[in-house]
Parts: sequence; structure tokens; C-alpha cells
Amino acid sequence: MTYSIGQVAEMFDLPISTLRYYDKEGLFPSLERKSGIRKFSEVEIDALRVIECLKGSGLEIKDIKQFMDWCTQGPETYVQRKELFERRLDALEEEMTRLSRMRDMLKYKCWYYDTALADGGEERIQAMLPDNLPPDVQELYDSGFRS
Amino acid sequence: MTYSIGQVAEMFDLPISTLRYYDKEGLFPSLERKSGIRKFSEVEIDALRVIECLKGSGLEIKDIKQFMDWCTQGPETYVQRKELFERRLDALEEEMTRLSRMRDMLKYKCWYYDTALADGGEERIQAMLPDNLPPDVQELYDSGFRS
DNA sequence: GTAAAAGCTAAACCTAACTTTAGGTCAAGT
DNA sequence: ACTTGACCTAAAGTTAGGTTTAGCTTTTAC
Repeated sequence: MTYSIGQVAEMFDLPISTLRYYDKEGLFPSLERKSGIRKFSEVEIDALRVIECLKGSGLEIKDIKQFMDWCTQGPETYVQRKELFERRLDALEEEMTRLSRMRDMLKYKCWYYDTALADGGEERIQAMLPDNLPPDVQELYDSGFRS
Repeated sequence: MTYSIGQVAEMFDLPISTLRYYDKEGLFPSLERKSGIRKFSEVEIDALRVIECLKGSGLEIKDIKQFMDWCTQGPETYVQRKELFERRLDALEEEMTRLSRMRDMLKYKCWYYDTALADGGEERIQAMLPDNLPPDVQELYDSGFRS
């Protein structure tokens, strides 16, 4: 069973142009054609599922291509593939830590403008900075701006 | 007290060209000059601290400019500013949820290649898919690929 | 058998956020 | 006065990840 580029585009809700772009970038190393027309098989469908995941985790296209090439090469590249995912996992956990601090910063800003609106001005808040905010807010402030 | 563009660049560990770019984009609405040369004051230093935070939370330059303009306009824009931060907070929490699923996917992939290496092949794992993985791994798989 | 729909390619275009380049000005020290 | 280093601008270049365009060919439906 094979699928046309249009069917695949619909399955994954991707523009056809994106699929052609991925192909051009070498993301479907074993894609076949019949008189010039691409025939997507289960292999490419699986590849697309992996591509969506890897892209979602922040991997660049060229690194996804590398991974696809390793898959084509067989079991001798298990170590490389595993190390790729380990590096991605480390990078993603760092990113989540960073976002967590940014979230605290944003929560602080929300409190700031809530309070400024209630007060009708920023003077009272400014007088509390940088060390005399309400304890729960102080925590957000320290996490968001000082670490 | 004012600072030269070079001093500010060093303080924030940013290239001079980036500061000029920010200025061109309108991120320092009250930046002054003496015979053409930029004089950065505390106002711009504060602005830069805010810029770094907003950028880190994913805001685009044009939205940061909007925020700076609102700040210049005074208390009548408190509501807009607050809503900007609330929208950012929602977007960031959605992004963290997404990354959390991606992390599970990556953890699954790490387990997959660990196991493939130990087994010397993927056959045993493939036979367990998609519903008969070890329970802890199954959880990662379901979270990473199916939700 | 013909017309529309779907497919193809190469190449140009797009956006964000900078960076680099080219050519000129300003300021500080000797 | 002069040299050197820091500063200036406008405009072009860069990168990633596509998208659009123009001009074709192939397939499908009637």
C-alpha cells in the first residue's frame, strides 16, 4: 500500500510543499517514485511520525536527516542514535528549567500590574523593591530575575 | 551617569550591533545622543533587563516595542500591559506542557536504544509495540506519542 | 479523447533577528 | 596636529524552515 503526496499531506495536516521540502532535504532516504511521482509507503509514514516528534523536541532538519541516515545504516549506529536522544533530553530539560524561571517572571509581572491597577500607580510597589515584596511574590521575583 | 554603547555591550554581554539593532527597532524610545553618539542612561539599562526577560519568554521584538511604548504612555496602559503578560503566561504554560510530552518521548527513545543495544536488535521491542511495553516505559510511550 | 485535477522541478521569495560591510565621523591621548 | 580607537549609518548578507511561482507532465474522470 502506498500513498500519494496529497494523501500524506492530509493525514499529517501538512502542506504538500513541506513534504517536498523534507524529501529534498533527504528525510525520506528510501522514498520510491513511479514515472516521477512520489509513492509514500509505511516506511515514510513512520519516518514522518518520527520527524514530527524530533522537530517538536527542537531538533534541526539536518540532525533529523542524520538520524534517518543512521537508521538506514542499521544496528551499528545504535550508539549514535541513543546519544542523539540523550543530548536532546539534556537540552530539553535545561530549556524547561529556563522556561520555569520565565514563568515565575511573568507571574510576577502579572501581579505587578494587578497591583498597580488596584493602587492606581506603581509607587507602592517600587517602594517594596527589591527585597520587601509579599513573600509569595518575592519568591517569583527572585526566581525570575535573579537566578 | 551615562554609558557608551561599548560599555553597555560589555555589561550585558551583547554585541554592539545588537544594541544598535534594538535601538533601530524602537526599543529605547527615550535614548539620548550627544553629537550623534548614543548615551545610555539607567532608563535604557532597565529597559535592557526587561528586554532580556521578555525575549527569554518568547516575545517577538515588535511586541517588546509595543510594551516599551505602553510604558512611555503611562498608567492608562496598565491593562494592556497586564494582558500582554497574561497571554504570554498562557502561551508559556502550553509550551511547557508540550515539552513535557516531548521529554517523555525522548526518554522512551533512550530506553529503546538502550534495550536494542542490550538485545543486539530491535525485534524484541517491536514485538511489544504498541501496547505491551514494560509499564513504566508504556507510560512514556503513551504520553510522548499518543497524546 | 479531452479536460481538470494532481503531480513535478527549479528558483525566487519570505520572516525574524541579527551580523557584516563599506565608508565616514568623533574623541582622547601624545 | 595627528593618530588611534570607538562610534556612526545605510544597506546587504545570513540562517532556518519553509512557501510561492512559473511552467511543465501525469493521472483520473467523464
